[in-house]
Formats: sequence, C-alpha cells, structure tokens
Amino acid sequence: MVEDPTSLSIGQVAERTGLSIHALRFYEQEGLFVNAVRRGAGGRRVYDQDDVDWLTVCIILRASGMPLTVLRRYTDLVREGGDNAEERLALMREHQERVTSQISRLTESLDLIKFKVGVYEDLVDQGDAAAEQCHGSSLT
Amino acid sequence: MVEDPTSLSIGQVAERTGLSIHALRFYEQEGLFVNAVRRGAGGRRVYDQDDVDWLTVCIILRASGMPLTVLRRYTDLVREGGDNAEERLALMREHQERVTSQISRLTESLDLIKFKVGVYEDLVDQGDAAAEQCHGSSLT
DNA sequence: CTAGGAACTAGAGTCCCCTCTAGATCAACC
DNA sequence: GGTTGATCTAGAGGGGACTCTAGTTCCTAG
Repeated sequence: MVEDPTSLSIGQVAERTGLSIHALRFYEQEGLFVNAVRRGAGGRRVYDQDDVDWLTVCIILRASGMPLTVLRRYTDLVREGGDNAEERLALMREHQERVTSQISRLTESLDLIKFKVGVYEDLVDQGDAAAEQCHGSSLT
Repeated sequence: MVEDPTSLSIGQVAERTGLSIHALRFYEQEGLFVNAVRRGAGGRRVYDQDDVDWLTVCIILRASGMPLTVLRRYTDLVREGGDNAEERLALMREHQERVTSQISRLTESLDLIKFKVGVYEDLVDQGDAAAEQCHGSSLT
C-alpha cells in the first residue's frame, strides 16, 4: 500500500474517533460527511484528517443530544457552502438553547438526587449505629 | 362516582404528571409503581397522591437519564423496604455520578456550540456588510 | 334508554441509533 | 499459492421507551 500519510482507512478512523466501523459506514449512508468518502484500491473507503475533524465535531454535537436528522441538515448546509450562514446560525442557536436547558434540567434533577443520597447516607449511618448497639436488629 | 378526594383516575394522574395515559399503563406493566395500582369500579385504575409523588420522582430520575431498568431496580428496593439503604445509596450515587459527568460533557460541548454560533454570527454580519456594499454578492 | 366519553386489554408499531450477520472480495506476507 | 486479516455490500436485528390500534366495557348525563 502506498502510504499516503494523509489518507486513512476505515479502521484507522474508527480507532481515532472512537466510532465503530459500522457507525462510520452508517454515518456515510446517512449523509453525515461533508465530502463524499473517496474510494481507494478495491473500493475501500479512504478518509483524511478533514474527515476526522468533521467527525469530531459530529461526535460533540451528537453527545450534546443533536439528533441525526438535525446533524444531517447541518451537514447539508455546510456542504452547500457559504451563503447560508443565517441558517447555520439559527440551527446552532437552537441547539445551544436545547443544550443549556438540558443542562439546567439536569442540574435541577441533581438537587433531588443529592437529597436522596443524603437521606440514604443518614439511613445507612443510623443502621450502622443501631447495629452496633443491638446486633442485627432491623429497626429502619 | 363517590368522589373520594384522595383517589384519582388515570386521566387525572396523566394530567397532573404530564405522562400520557399510555405511559402510565406502560410504567405499571414495567413494575415502576411502589404499590400495586388498585382497581375500582369496572377494573379501572385508582391512584392516590402518593402515586403522583412517586411518579414525580420517577419523572425527575428519567429526565436525568436513568434507564427504566435502573428505575425499576430502585422501585424494587423502595418497595422492599428499610434494610437496603446501602443498595439504594449505591444506586443513587452511581446515578449522581452519571448525571454530573453528563453535565460536564454537555458543558464542554456547549463551548464548541458557542464557538460555532460566534463564527456564524460573524459570517452573517460580514454577509450583511458585504450586501450593503455590493448588492447581492456572495463572496463568503 | 341512549349517546358520549373515559377506561380496559393485548399486542403491534414507531422512532432513534446503531450493531451485527452473511457471504464475498481484496491486499499483503510467507 | 495460500492464509490471514481488513474491508466490502445489503439487509436483518436489537434495545430503549414509549405510542397507538382495535375492539370492548363501563359510568354518567340527558
């Protein structure tokens, strides 16, 4: 194999991005690459660093809850080019809002969770104390 | 219907919790109620405020990403009673960790998203400026 | 009495996001 | 030339969490 240092096999991309090989093919099928994935010897996919960079963005957007359909729309806009910044802006702002509200929802939930943890810590402490005083009693 | 103020129909519970009637039946089927749901005239489900309170907890835990299987395990522990506080504590602590790390992942993602929003804001501004100078040109 | 609306059951369907299978092909090394 | 290991395609499978359907039953009001 002619070792073009800028070209990567699907396995290498999987390794670098943490996505599975299956997922990479799936993403391609779903139109989530800005540039069509080239093919090398024997029809094998050839990626480059730009693809990895783009996937990194995709992974972050996915991790923050962007559905594939939206990610795909975004990819389309990026592929399409420069004169649709408003749309990309709108899409990103919408996503930003979703993420911030998700963070605040989680933060609120965390209050309850912390409260529950506190309650059970107390219960466990009481349980231990009771056990010391009175072996094996299950008062609580 | 004898209006017992403490007993609620499935429709009332759906209204108060925001869960759908379908979801309530589904949750019951999945064992997510601490106390078996009683049945009234004609086999209809009868709930009370405790059920609503419990569902409120469930909703918060679900909203913070607890899978139904874990929620079910937790429900089992609560149903079982007082001498398993350690297990409940462990479960809640684990969930707490998941939630805190999810929050930090989201917060990290938010950095990229904000950056992108900034980039597109600039692009849009430039676009507007360019459009003022030179009607309809698409330089970017 | 009848109509309307709410609830019942069992089970199928949906949506999302992959993941895996099967069987074929290809490249590289010994 | 043969084996090994990576890759290919098309399509099926799976898990999570509901959601909906169909057909029926029941309560309440008019």
